[in-house]
Amino acid sequence: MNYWLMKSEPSAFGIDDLKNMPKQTEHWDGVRNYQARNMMRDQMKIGDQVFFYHSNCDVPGIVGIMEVVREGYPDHTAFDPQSKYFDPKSDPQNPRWIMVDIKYIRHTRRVIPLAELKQCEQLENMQLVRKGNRLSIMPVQPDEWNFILSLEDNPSI
DNA sequence: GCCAACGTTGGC
DNA sequence: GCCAACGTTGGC
Repeated sequence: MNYWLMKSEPSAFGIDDLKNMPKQTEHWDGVRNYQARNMMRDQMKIGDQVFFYHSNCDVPGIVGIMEVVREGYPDHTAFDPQSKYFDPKSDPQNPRWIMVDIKYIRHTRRVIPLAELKQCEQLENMQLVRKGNRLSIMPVQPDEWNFILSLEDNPSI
């Protein structure tokens, strides 16, 4: 099983929005970055565990846990001229963009802020805390995953 | 293939 | 609101 982290701006789609979806499940559409797409297309498997990360907000950080419930398939918003994610170069016969389905598992017992993660030397190699990181989907190493979970009830700062 | 210009992300 | 970092575009 693999571990991941996926970012979303809570003003657009936050963890409470996911929790309130029918079946607490939603497709993760709108990813328009090839690296992130390739991970969804090639590596994300049913049962993989995912941190939900809130970006571009008052306290950026990890807010919950989700699970992959459907593996990569075409992102239909790319074909919809009304969608803000419309991409005229994505052909339904040869889709350029991919999404997965994600299910809400739980909130973390507290928000684990980026500022705290940055201070943990156990996480110094994590892509998330690297300067200039802009990837909206990234892998998390098992030891990083477990360490972050250990912070839930045991703040490091 | 190079690279400048531009647009976006996202922390602060 | 600012701006650094990064990806993409397009002229050459």
